[in-house]
Amino acid sequence: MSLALAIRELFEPILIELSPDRAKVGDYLAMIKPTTNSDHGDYQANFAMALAKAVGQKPQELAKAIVGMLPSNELIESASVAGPGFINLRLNADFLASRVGMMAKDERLGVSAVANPKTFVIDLSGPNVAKPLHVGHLRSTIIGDSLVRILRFCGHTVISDNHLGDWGTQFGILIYGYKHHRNDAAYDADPVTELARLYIHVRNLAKTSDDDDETAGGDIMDACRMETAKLHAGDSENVGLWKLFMPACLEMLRPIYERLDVTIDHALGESFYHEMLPGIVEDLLAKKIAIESNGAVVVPNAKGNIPKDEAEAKNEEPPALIRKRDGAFTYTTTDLATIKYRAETWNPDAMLYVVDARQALHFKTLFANAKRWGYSSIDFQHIPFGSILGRDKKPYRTRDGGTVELAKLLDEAAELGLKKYEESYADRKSKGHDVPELTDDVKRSIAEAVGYGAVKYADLSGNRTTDYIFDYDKMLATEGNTATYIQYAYARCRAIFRKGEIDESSFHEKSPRVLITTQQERALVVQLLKLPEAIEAAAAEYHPHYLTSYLWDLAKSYSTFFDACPVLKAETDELKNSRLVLVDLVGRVIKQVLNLLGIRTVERM
RNA sequence: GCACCCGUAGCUCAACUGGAUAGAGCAUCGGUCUACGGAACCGAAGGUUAUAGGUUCGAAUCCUAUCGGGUGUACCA
Repeated sequence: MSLALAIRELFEPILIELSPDRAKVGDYLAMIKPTTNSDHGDYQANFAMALAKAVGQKPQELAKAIVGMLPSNELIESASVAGPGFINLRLNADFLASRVGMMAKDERLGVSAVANPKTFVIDLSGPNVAKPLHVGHLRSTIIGDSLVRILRFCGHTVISDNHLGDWGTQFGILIYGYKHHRNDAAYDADPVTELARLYIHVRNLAKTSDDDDETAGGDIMDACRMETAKLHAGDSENVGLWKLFMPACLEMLRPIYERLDVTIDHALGESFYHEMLPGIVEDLLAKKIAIESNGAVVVPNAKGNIPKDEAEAKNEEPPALIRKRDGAFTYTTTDLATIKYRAETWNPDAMLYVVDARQALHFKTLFANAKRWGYSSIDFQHIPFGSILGRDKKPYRTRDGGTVELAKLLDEAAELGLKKYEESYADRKSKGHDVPELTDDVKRSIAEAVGYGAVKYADLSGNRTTDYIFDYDKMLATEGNTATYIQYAYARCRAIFRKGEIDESSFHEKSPRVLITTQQERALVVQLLKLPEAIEAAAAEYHPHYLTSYLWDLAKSYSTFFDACPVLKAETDELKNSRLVLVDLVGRVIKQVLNLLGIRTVERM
């Protein structure tokens, strides 16, 4: 049980007694939260102002009366009224100590699983498989993976699905390239590299350096689209090539996911739904949800309108096109088929789409149409994030016109991680510390944990739904609010146990009593106890950055504690053991929460 | 044109969904000083939350208008 919940239980009977409207008690209780300013205590209750209005009293007097009504309890050391009627609560140190002791004994670190588990389907990553992954694919993959981990930890059933772009124009490009420009020797030697080369080569020939623009004109692009159309029509040569390319395309993706520690349950791409599309359109027509218009089949917009001409289309919310005039299907059709398949296969309570914010309108209409189609009980959520921009705030490009390849970014991150390690090693060695020589394997795993962690943390720590600036320095930062700082705090926890030659497992099951003797210990304990609230909030609002922010606060509290409170050289054995409990617990919390973010910890760095 | 998102310290971002003196990191300046790991700690400076009104006990947050930026607007996905 979280601290906030424990405090709310104290106030609930009082509010039920005082509030003229029983229904509002929940709202009032929700107004009990951690203080923003620690001078005001640990938690604050802000409901007195609102309640005073409802009962026609002066807020300050009411707040004082409520404080007077608090039953004697072991939680609250002092409750005082401040300002217009804030009730400031300072928690009892013995209570905090005993709570943190319970937390140390709990495998789940005091975080209880949800009472009513739900089933989620999470749509994430979704790259076009025919081309190398670039940094633009990072956010969906990383944020999505983190949400999968968080919701699972909370006890939900989560099915993750990688809706691969494996049936679009990009294959037309590959087929065109293969037919006209392939190097057989190169293909036989290494199909993955040759396909990547062909993709870029055709792109360059067509002079459409814009990686995400499949609509560009030009003869070559027209020819590519023709190949795509033949593929969709079942042309045996092109289908054969598609089947030939697919394994190589998937092979391009695999190492990236592996490096990122991302595992996705399913990879049901667009091609998987291809054969269902005619039936989807027929069904929507039969149910009179869709109608024919201008030779195409569309679902009218929310107002029931279909624009008559282009001028009107510019002013109206668009209808959803599900079959083009030429008979081809659109991504809306595929998305509807996907919803149907997922609903019938997994019967989920909610479907989350971790997709670029630019697709907000598409999802708005898609979800509305899915509900009209009969999936009204599913909680559809678009989890948007901004696109990547350069420092000039324009769509991100490198000098040669392409976007940065993800593999290169990860290489660089790991390289930097290694460099930082070598520096630290040399520095400590020169100062005469006893530093063990690590094997190259261990060094590499440290470098990767630090490097990839930095990249992931940079993406997870913001709440930006609008665009964000891609910046190598920021992505690879190792100071301040970064994964490195938190990993370092973890390594320092572990170092204490190593140095003291103490088996930390003895501090799990039967942990010694925690003593709170300094303000640094107290602050650290309060921060540790906020873990359940942080995880619950992150899960409820699909915001991994609540966890980075929690970890940052925790690591800061720990660093301050570390500096001020000797552990192995504590004044008494009792105090030493108490601090060891805290050090061990901080380490476990960091490890667990970083894991929910998909970031590794290392014993040394 | 219409719709959506956004505008917070020099820069990058928070602010627990309406709470107190708007917080962090980077950069800048100053201090700790040889260690249970300095990839650290402590501190200073930096703000009319784009602007103008409104709503109320209380607004970065809600409403209106204006200015500025971004994105999307049926036959690419």
